[in-house]
Formats: sequence, C-alpha cells, structure tokens
Amino acid sequence: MKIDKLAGDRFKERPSDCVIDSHALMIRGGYMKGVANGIYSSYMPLRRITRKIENIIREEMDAIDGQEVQFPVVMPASLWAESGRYESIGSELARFNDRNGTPMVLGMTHEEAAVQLVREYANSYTKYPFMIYQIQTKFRDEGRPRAGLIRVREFTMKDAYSFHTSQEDLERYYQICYDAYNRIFARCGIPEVVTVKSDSGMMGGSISHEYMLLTPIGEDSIAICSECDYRANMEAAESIIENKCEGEDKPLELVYTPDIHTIEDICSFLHTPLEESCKAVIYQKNMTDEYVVVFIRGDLDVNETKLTNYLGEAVHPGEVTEGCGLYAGFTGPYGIDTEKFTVLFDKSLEGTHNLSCGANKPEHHYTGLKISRDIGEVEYIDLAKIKDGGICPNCGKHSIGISRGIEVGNIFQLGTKYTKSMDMQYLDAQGNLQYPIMGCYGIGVGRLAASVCEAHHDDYGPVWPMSIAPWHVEICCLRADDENCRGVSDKLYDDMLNDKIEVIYDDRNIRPGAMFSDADLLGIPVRVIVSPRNLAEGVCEITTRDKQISEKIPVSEVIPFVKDLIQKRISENK
RNA sequence: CGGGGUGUAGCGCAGAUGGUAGCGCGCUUGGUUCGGGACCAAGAGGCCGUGGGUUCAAAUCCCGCCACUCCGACCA
Repeated sequence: MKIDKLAGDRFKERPSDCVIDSHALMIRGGYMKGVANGIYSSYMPLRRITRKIENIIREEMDAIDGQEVQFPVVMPASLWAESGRYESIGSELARFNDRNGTPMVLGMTHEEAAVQLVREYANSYTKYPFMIYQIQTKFRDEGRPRAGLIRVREFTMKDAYSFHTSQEDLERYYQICYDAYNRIFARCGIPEVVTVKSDSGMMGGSISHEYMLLTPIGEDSIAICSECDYRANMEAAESIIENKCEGEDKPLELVYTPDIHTIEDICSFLHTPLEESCKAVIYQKNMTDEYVVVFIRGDLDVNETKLTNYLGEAVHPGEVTEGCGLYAGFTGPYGIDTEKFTVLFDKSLEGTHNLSCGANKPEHHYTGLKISRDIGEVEYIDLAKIKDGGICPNCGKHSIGISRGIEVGNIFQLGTKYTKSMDMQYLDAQGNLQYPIMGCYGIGVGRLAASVCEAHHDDYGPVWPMSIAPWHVEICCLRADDENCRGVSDKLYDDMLNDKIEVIYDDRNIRPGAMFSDADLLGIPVRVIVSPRNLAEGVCEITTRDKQISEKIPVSEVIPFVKDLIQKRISENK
C-alpha cells in the first residue's frame, strides 16, 4: 500500500469534541469517521487492526474447541419474546416492523439466537459440551455514546455461548475460557488487563468476571485490594463494616432542628461524626413508583446495583412529594410507616447505637437511636457501596483502593435462564429431560482496539504492537525528488512485497516533517528511512515507533533485519 | 431520562449593537525549498443545522424543531 492513495485524512488539530486521547488520535490519524452519534465507519488502517484482533480471537476460540457460526443481525421479536427480554429490555433494544408489520429487533446480544440455533440439534447428552461463537455487528441504542470507540451504539463483538450438562462441567470450561481470554489480551499487546468479579446484570446467571484495562479514563469503578488478589467491580463489591459500639447507650430523644436537611448538617449541628448517624436514601420502583427507603450509616452511599438485585426490579431516585408520608431531610427509621413503604436496613447499621436520624416530621430529628432497642429485630442487608480505604472482603484489611477501568471483555456463568425460558432440553443418560447449563463470553473488538491505543500512545500518535499493527513496516522515502533515494525506496518496497512483508510506503514528495508526523499517526512499529544523507553512507535508518531501536543498516541487509525484528516482536507480544 | 454547551468551507474557529460572510490548517496551480507539520504568488470551495416569525433588510433578534457534544442517571 502506498500512503499516497490511502483514503482518510491525517491532520494536526485535535477535534474539539474528543475528550480521550484514543478518540482524538483515531480521528486525527484517519482511522475512522463519525457517521452518527455512536456510529462510525472505519478506514483501511482501523479495519486492518480490527481484522487482526478478530483473527487472534478466532485462533484462541478455535483452540478451545469453539465453533465459529453466525447469527443474524435482524431477528423476529417473537424470538426475544420467548426469553422474556423483548419486554424486559428498555429502549437500548432497537425495535421495528418489517414490511408485513411483523415486529423485529436488531441484535444487541445473541443468547436467543444461540439457543434457537442448537436447541433441536443438542437433544442428547452425548452432544455436550460444545461452544459456538461469532464475530459480528451488534446494535445497542445507548442513551449516551461517548469516548470514541469506547462506548458506541453499533460495534463488532465476539460473543460465545457454551452448553453443558452439569455445573461442574461449566465451571471447568469457564476456567479454560478465562485463560484463553488472558492469552487474547496479551497477544493484542495489553497483558496488563486484569479480571474482576462483576455483577451479571440483565444477563442473569451467577458467577461472572470482567476483563478490565485499568486507566483513569475508564467508565467503570473497580475495588482493588492492595494486600491480596481481591478485585471486584464496585457494583459487585461486598461492603464490610466494622462497627465500634463504644460508650453508654443514650435514650432516644426528639430534637428540634430547623433548617437542617442533610445528614452533614445534622452531624455538624450535633457535633457528632457522620458514622453516628443513620440517613435515609429514598428510591421509587420504576414500575409502580412505590417508595423504597434505605437506611444506611451517614458516611456511606447506597450501591444501586445491589439494591436492584435485592428487590428484583429496577429503581430510580425517589421524588418526595407533598402528602406522600415522607419528609425530605427528616426521614428516619423510628415511626416510619412500614406498611406503606418498603423499608430496608444496610448492614452498616447492625450493632450500632446513639445514632441521629430523621424523626418523620418536619424540622425534627432523633438522637440516641438504637435500632435493636427502639425498633426491634430487623434484617440487615448489604446495600452499601464499598469505599476507598474500605475493608477487603477477602483478607479483612483496610486495603481497598478504587480504580477506573475499561471493560474489554466479560465471561458469565449463565445457568439455565435461556434454556428454560426457551425450552431447550436434552435426554440424559438415564433418559430424563434436562435443561442444559450455559456460559457466555464476550469481547468488544473496536473497544479493544481503542483500549490498546489508549494504553500505548504518545503525544504524536498510537504505538501499535506488532500483533495488531495495520502494517508491520513503513518505508519513508524522505526525498522522492532524488533519483537515487526513490530508486532504492522503490526497490525495497517491491522486495518487501515479494517477501510478503506487510509494508506501507510513503513516496510522496512532501517535507520530512510532514512525513514523520503522518508516520507517527499511523503508528507502524518499524520505520525504514531512506534519504540521500543515509544513502551516502550506503545505509538506511531503521527505527521503531516505541523508540527502542534506532540503527543504521546497510541497504542490502535491511530486509533480513526487518524480518527478524517482526518475528521477535510477535513472539514477545510487543 | 435530568442538566449545560454548540451548530458558519473538509478540520479548527472569528463574525459587539441587523445591511446576504471572514481567518488559520487542509485542497488546486506555478515557483523557491527539503531530516520533525516550509515560504511566495494565484485560485477553488459556504442554502451560516432546520422550519416559522419580526423587519425595507436576519448568520446576527424571537419561537419551535433537529443534530452533535459535555456532566449525571441508565447500560447483555
């Protein structure tokens, strides 16, 4: 390929709407172009990168007995009605009617299609286990796409579905997949990806892990223990609280607290620490608008994912209206109407005393609350968000730090949610009908490409690892108007093509500065610079984009040198 | 879904108090240059997001849409 005819502009100015570097560089480098909110077209360099990522994924999936299949992008709504997700998923699922008025959906994930594909075939235990996967376009009508390829509406994903006859077998295969994923990320040049325990969300199922690239620009918050190997998505992280219950119990006392609305206000008014208060966090169920009141220690926040999982339905922050029976800023556990509202207590309140809290009437709070004495036995549930500096659920030390990460892949133990709802069964060895147990495994290809760029770039452009670089070598003919320089460059290019080296050639008659800037934006790992200055010594200059290597090599030895370098880097995942 | 911001040339932007458009980069042609985004000269390129209103006159003022974007919520 000659850069001269490579479609896509490379330019100097950072687009004003790019907030992360990978987005800016991939626009500036002529990798892609926006078409609509969260929808992009790829130019050749990005397409070559994603194709290489796809091939790495393919090799690793095939190596663990995956069978590549392909599901449709467009599916009838009836298929999604079988699993119940046509109703349960919101507007992220794109719905439309075909010409006959039949409701259709665009695939945002393919559990239904996977079950549909194999439910007649896999009717006997002898056919298990097996895994099918595809690499294909998904569409999710996200409310807020952002950050270039990190969060988009249309994207390519590798999604895999495994089917098993026992939980043990699923767990065995889950581990195999877990390892394959680590190999994929290492081969793509980001071995620093870590796994975290996660919440399985709308997928259903129990055990799941996410693969995270730790970076401050990540959208997810991750709790990481500095003392042991505990890592969890903040949504899923268990919150451990040690309550010190020191001193004498004080009596429950009503206090007049005019103009005090927040828990911080009441604590500073009373000169007590936030830990000695009980705040009310009010939600409403999405379906019924029924109020859910969560009581939690004043210094903590509610983890809404845990709350949703406990309730089994979605909630949103509650709006306290006149006459609903709640008083904003004065809601407390003593005397609240438990018939009318769903009232929950976080574990952080267990075993506490002398709490200040709302009094369920305007301008009053209580002090001295002891729940076991004043309210009685209640169930304490883990609903709190883990805190920076909090207690590790695994090793028990105060060693939790909160980091940000990009989720580049995930694996789930799905269980029988889809096989049951869609009536997929097989006969076991005893002749009994059973539901297969499923696992599912996803990797976002474009997001992975952007993540590699995010992890490996400098001010001038991406620094692609050899394994996924759009080309391995770039020849810069520094003076295209110089006969000798052009002659040597042309011949190197031809020889490399004949030698099946992935090479891109810049023979434009432009100034060296402009040529180098474009080369930096393309991020090709190996650069061969041919110039009159070098040729006077009979050499070419070979540099690497990561600046590890800069050597002058005799013209005749350039190709063997380059081939060696490529091989070495691929074997080292660099 | 809630709250901000912005729509003017391919990109980045300027266009107080209304008088149908400009700058930088990029692009075309010619020339001089040539190891980190050169210089000179001459060009091409705009329904000023869109619909309505006010006005003799609207990029500019008013109203409604739409799109993009940022923060938050939501998010297999």
